[in-house]
Amino acid sequence: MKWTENFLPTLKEHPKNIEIPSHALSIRVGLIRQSISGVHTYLPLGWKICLNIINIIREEMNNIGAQEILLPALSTAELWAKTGRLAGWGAEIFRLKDRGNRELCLSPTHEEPITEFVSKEIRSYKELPCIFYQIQTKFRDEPRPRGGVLRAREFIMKDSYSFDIDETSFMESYVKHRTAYEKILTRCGLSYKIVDASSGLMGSGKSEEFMVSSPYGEDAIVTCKNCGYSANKETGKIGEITNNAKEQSSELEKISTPVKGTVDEISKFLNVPTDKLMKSILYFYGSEPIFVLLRGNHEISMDKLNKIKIANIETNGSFRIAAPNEVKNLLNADVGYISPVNLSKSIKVLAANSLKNSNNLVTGANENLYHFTGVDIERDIQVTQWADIEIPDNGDPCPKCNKELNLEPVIELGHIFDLGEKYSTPLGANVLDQNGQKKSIYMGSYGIGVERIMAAAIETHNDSEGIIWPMEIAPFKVIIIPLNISIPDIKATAEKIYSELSNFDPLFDNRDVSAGVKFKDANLIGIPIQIIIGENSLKTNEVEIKTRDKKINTKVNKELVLETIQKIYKENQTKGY
RNA sequence: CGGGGAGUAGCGCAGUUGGUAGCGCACAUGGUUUGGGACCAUGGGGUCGCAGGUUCGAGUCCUGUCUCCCCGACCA
Repeated sequence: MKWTENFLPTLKEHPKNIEIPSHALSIRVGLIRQSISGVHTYLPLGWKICLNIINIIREEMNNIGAQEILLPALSTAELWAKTGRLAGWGAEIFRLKDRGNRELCLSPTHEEPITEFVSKEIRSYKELPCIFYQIQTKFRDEPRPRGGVLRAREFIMKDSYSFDIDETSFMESYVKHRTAYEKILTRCGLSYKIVDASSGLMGSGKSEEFMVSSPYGEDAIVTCKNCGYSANKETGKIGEITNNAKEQSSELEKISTPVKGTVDEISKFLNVPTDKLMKSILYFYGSEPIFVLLRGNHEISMDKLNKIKIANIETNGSFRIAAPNEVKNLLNADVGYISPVNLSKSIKVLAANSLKNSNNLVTGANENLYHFTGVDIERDIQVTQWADIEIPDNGDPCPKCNKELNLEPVIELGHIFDLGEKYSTPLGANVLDQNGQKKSIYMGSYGIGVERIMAAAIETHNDSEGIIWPMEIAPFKVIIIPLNISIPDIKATAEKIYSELSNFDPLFDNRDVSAGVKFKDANLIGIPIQIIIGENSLKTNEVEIKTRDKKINTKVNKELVLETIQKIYKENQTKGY
């Protein structure tokens, strides 16, 4: 491709209001332009990269015997109501009405449409197992889109769905996907971690996420350097904390705390570490109030909390945090000054395991601007139930080896789910088994984000000058840079090399601009191999070959360019498997 | 949804007490250049986000509204 015949708008300046490096580079290089918040146009170069990623995904999906289809983006709201996810997605699902006033929505994912399709088409166990996949635009009305394509409202996802007769067979489909995803990310030049995750709204059972480490990630994982334990922060466990009661218990004492009742303020005011504070959060479990107790440095995992069943309370509802006025009405104190200590009312208490045996804690005194010190949880609080409900903090003990855990921000690129019969049962996706018995299909679903792979690749492969593309997803493999196109010898040599290299999809920078512009742009765009043709080296019939990662910088005879490039290309192809 | 910030040329920005809307880059033409974002000359390009209001006069003051960015969001 010749530069002058293509739309490659590079920007010299850092775009306004953009903070995340991959986002800024995507704009400067001319990959994307924002249309509205969380919605983007892909320019030729950006789309070329997406297509490279899509091709890798398609190859690996086809390799595991998955069949590509295309489901509609539009579906009826009624379909989503059948599985309860219309309410589950809430405001995040885009909804609209057709001219007949029928309620429609834009699919945020496709478990419902695919299950409905399969329920109509598949009848016998003999047609199983099967895997369908599609590469399609998803719509999610995110509350806060962020970082360009990192968290968008309209984005491209490869989603696949497996259909098996039972769990044993499902596990084979699951492992196939897991392996395919490893190959995909490796070929895209990414180093990733696979962590246990929360299936949230999607699944019913186990799920795993494919994460790439990045300070700009939306998500976070806990990892143990010692034994390799890793999990999403929402599901990550904490080992037993054994030194909670290392001090002598002091007397319970009510003290004045004339500051805001937040953990940070109280910790600063009393000069006690946050892990000696006890957060008391009032929730409603169904209609019954429950105190939830955490160490001050911990945050609650709603994911864990919603899996807790409180003994002797019947409810089909879940946990809901009490509104500030509900707290005030019930306890006569504001949020920040409440606790189950010395409470006249009888309210059940759910306490985090990490508080076991703790003493000399600080917590609210159920009176505004007062706290208790010297709280001994075993002595002063009647705990109804102990549970694992918190997000681990940096330095907490690993659940496997008791060494320190690390909390690390990551970009989520893929997520694979064990769905069980969550969708097949309500939507009637059944087959007859060998005995002629009707059986719900055992399903799995598997998603991987195309643009997020692009963003993560930029995020992990860039320097101060621009992007350094991994070979397989690079928009061009080679860029040919004639320094002064008006010198006939340079021009002729460049054109000859351009035609020799046609198999490498080279970009020919045939602009009549100064050398500096070409160097800057080549480094910004990040094409892996640069061929520089200038007067100096041509005197000895040579051209320069550099790689963008700076590992190679050499001169070769102009007749040997093709074989040199072939060699470099081969060595830089991903050696993932 | 709560808090903070911003909308002026394609991009990045300036615009004082209210008084003819500017700079750099980019773009067009001509010329000189050509190994790390060249130079000279000339030129085109704006309902100052939108709608009201105050005023002889509004980019500037007031009101409303839209959009975008950042932080936070059942975490006491």
